[in-house]
This record gives sequence, structure tokens and C-alpha cells, in this order.
Amino acid sequence: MPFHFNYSIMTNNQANCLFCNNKSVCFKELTGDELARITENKVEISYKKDETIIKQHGFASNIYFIKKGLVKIYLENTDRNLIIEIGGEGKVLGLTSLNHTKHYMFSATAIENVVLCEISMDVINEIMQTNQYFNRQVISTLNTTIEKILKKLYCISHKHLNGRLAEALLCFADDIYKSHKFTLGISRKDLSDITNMATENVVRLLKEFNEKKYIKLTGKNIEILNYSALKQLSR
Amino acid sequence: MPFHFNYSIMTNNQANCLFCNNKSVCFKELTGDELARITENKVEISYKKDETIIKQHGFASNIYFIKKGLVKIYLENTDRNLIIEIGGEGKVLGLTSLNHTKHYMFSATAIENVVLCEISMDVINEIMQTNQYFNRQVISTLNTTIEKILKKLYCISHKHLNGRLAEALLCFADDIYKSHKFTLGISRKDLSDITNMATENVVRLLKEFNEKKYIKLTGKNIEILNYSALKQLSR
DNA sequence: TATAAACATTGATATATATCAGCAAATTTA
DNA sequence: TAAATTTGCTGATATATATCAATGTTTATA
Repeated sequence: MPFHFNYSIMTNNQANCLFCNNKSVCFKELTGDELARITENKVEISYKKDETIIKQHGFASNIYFIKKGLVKIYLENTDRNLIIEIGGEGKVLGLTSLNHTKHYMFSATAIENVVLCEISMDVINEIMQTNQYFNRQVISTLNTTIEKILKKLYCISHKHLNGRLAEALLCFADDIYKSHKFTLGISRKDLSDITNMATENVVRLLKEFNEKKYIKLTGKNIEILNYSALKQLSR
Repeated sequence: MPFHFNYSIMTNNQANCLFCNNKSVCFKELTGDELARITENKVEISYKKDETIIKQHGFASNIYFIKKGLVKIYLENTDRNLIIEIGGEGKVLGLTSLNHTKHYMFSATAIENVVLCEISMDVINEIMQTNQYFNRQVISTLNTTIEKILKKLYCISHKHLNGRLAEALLCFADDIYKSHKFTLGISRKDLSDITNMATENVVRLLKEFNEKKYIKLTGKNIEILNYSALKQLSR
């Protein structure tokens, strides 16, 4: 069979950002020119579950706008990871390196199939020089991040195991899957990295919540049965 | 004795910001006009030890630029506080509310006599509309904050008591007092709110460090004797 | 100055949580 | 399909850390 070069795998998805209906709030009020500059310097990429998107300490060359799917954002360590946040549609990764460090502060991995736009940091820096609206959106986004991390810090430092796990489950139901019934895309180990406890304790506590009918647990399928009991525990 | 009205207590310190040699990096490249606007909308104030500067959940009406002295920045709670950072000269408080929330995210209290400039949030918002340099400095400052909080989160979630206390002592020596010999301006209770441990454990560990000759401890006077041992512990 | 209040210290004890070891179940690889 | 690897589960045990109670010490108050 003669060799036919497959052009499609060499061609980046270069849909014009101007016509994208799925823009991050940061990009909502960019001018046509600015969006054109972004179009020239972005690629849309798909990641499969478990693929690494950002590596902590690596050069912060791009930012990533999640269009579809979930990612775990975490601090890496030789012995143990700490998951800071599960990010979904609309989450922008990499802004925390802007005007601060050449490296990423954390790692990010797809926990299900993900579609995102990778945008060159250079063009972001360029737009920051000219568009105040963009800067203010970045500030707003960073402050949202700070609030989330402070909440996490508070949770881990002030709450016991059951409160931390209850809070994580409510976060899945309310913010991530937006339903009282969901299928966890992550392992018990990941849950332990979110709640900062031993995996065995995640297992034991999930079992306990199940026995007390706070949740209905079937492997990775979880249904919240007693929302207010979990809410109470998380205090 | 006839009553003489003391005008001085009614007159704010309105030194012109243009001639201030002590400007935050955020304010370094403002135009003369912008500095004039700030001059009109700022007051220099002194706080005594233990006075509250910012109250968590209060309206974020001003930002505070610390010119002199140390403050503790902390999350409040009915049972227990968590000190996020000890801030000194050059620290700006309140930026984390910009474009995000009308309220302060944390409380701040003077731990020694403090001189600061209180600047109206309105004029800060005004300058953010016109000066990109200012915006970028704010972004830089926020990202520094994020990195610090992440370090704290990591410390509290991954390290044991001795590591957490060692890290706190090194922070005092390296970043806050910038000397291996210093007099702590805070109580053992505050140290426990920094390291997230029981006050009794702070006392016991300080004693242990003293016995092992890692530090020389005399009440609130601390001298670092074995820097590398503490550094090792903090890992 | 006397008294009260807050802070610091110490040892004993209780509790929360991690670790270990062994096994079952599920998933991947050969 | 079988073997190997990972993931989930369970109970027993060890450990880190908090709590409690009592006492000394400093600082604030009457």
C-alpha cells in the first residue's frame, strides 16, 4: 500500500476564537483584533483520562482553558499529593504564574476525557499590556482562587476526617457534578489526596456514611441521601 | 484652665504620596495625577499592638499599605484562629477583595506598633481603570499571596508538629526579623495558631528544641543556634 | 500594693488518625 | 483465558496529637 501522508494529524484545530460560544469570562470583552491574536496562538487539544496537562515546576509557557471534562489540580510530592481543586468547564489553568514566576505552581491531570484550549502565555502577556478589562478579570479569577484555597486550608486545619469527607462529597454534588447522584471519576486514593487522610479512612468513612444512610454507595456510584446530615458534619 | 481645641487630632496626615520614598511596588510607576488622587484619598494611621486593622467579613472599603511594624493576618473562627501570614513593611492588605467580593476575606491585627497608609478602595478601582502597570503589579502581588498560601497548605497538611514549628521559626529568622536572634512579638497561643497545633505542644517543642540546642530560648527571646537542624526538621 | 486575670508550663491521659498486614475484587496485561 | 497488577476493603495495632488538670509566672487592674 502506498504511503499517504495524513495531513489531518498535522493540522491544529484553529477555529476562530471570535466565534467561540464557550469563552472564559476573561475573554468575553476582548476586541476582534485581540481574539484574532489568540486564534493565531492557540490550539484546541483533547486529553484522555489520566493524561498530564500541567506539570508542577515546569515552564509556564501556556495557559489552559477547560472547555469540557474534569481535571485534578494538585501539589506534587515524593510521598504524597494534595489535590487543591477539581476543575471543570470554564476553569483556566496557569494564571497563577502571570507576572510572578516562569514555572507552574502545581500539576494538573485529566480525570476524564478533557477538551481544552491551550493559549500561548506570550499572547496573554501581550493582551495584558493593552486590555484593562482582561486584567481585571484575571484579578477577579485569582481572588476566586485565593478564596478557594483559604477554604481548603481552613477545612484541612480545623475539621476532622468525617467533616472533611462530608465537605468533599457535598462539593462533588453541588459544584462538580451538580447532582445528588453521580459517578466518581476518581479513585479512593484521589479522595484521600483531596481530604488529606489515609485511603483506608476514606473507605471506612464512606462505609460508615452508607450504613448511616447519609449516602447510597455502590462502588464509584454515590447518591446523597441525607444532605443536611452531611452539611452538619462538614461544620 | 480654658478649653483649647486641639486641631492636630482633627487633621489627618496628608503627606503627598508623590514624595513618599516608601511606596509599595504597586505604586512605583503611577503618574503624578494618579498619586495626587491617592494623596486626596489616603490617611496615614498608627496602630498600637493588639489593635484590629481589618475585620474578616467586614466591608472592604480600603486597602492598607504597611509602612512600619508587623501585623498578623488570620482566619477567624468561633473556637480557633488560623494565622495565614505575619506581614511587615511593604505588605498590602485588602487586594484580595478587588473585583471579587465586597468583604474582607480575613482579619488583621497589629502585633507591634504599626504605621500604615489607608487608601480608599474607590481610588484603587479608579486607577485600575487607567493604569495597566498597576494592574499587573496587583496580579503579581496576588500570585505571591497564592504561592504563600499554597506553601502553608502544604506545610499544615504534610508536616508533623516539629516540622511545622521549625518552619515557623525559620520564617521568623529569615523573612520577618531577618536575624538569627529575635524577640517574638507574639504569644505561644499565636504560635499555635500559626502552626495549627495545641499551645501545650508549642511549649513542649520549644523546650525540646532548646534542650537539643537547636535554639536558645529565654521567654520570648529566641536565637537560632542550629539552623540546618531546623531546616532538616522542616522537610 | 494586693488581687485578679491572662499566659506559660508540666505531666497524665484520651482520642484521632496513620500504618501495617492480609485478603478480595476489579482491572490490565500477556 | 490466565496471570499479574492495581485498587478496594477489613481488622489490629502503633503513633501523633489534643485534651485535661494542676501549678507557676507574668501582666493588668482595683
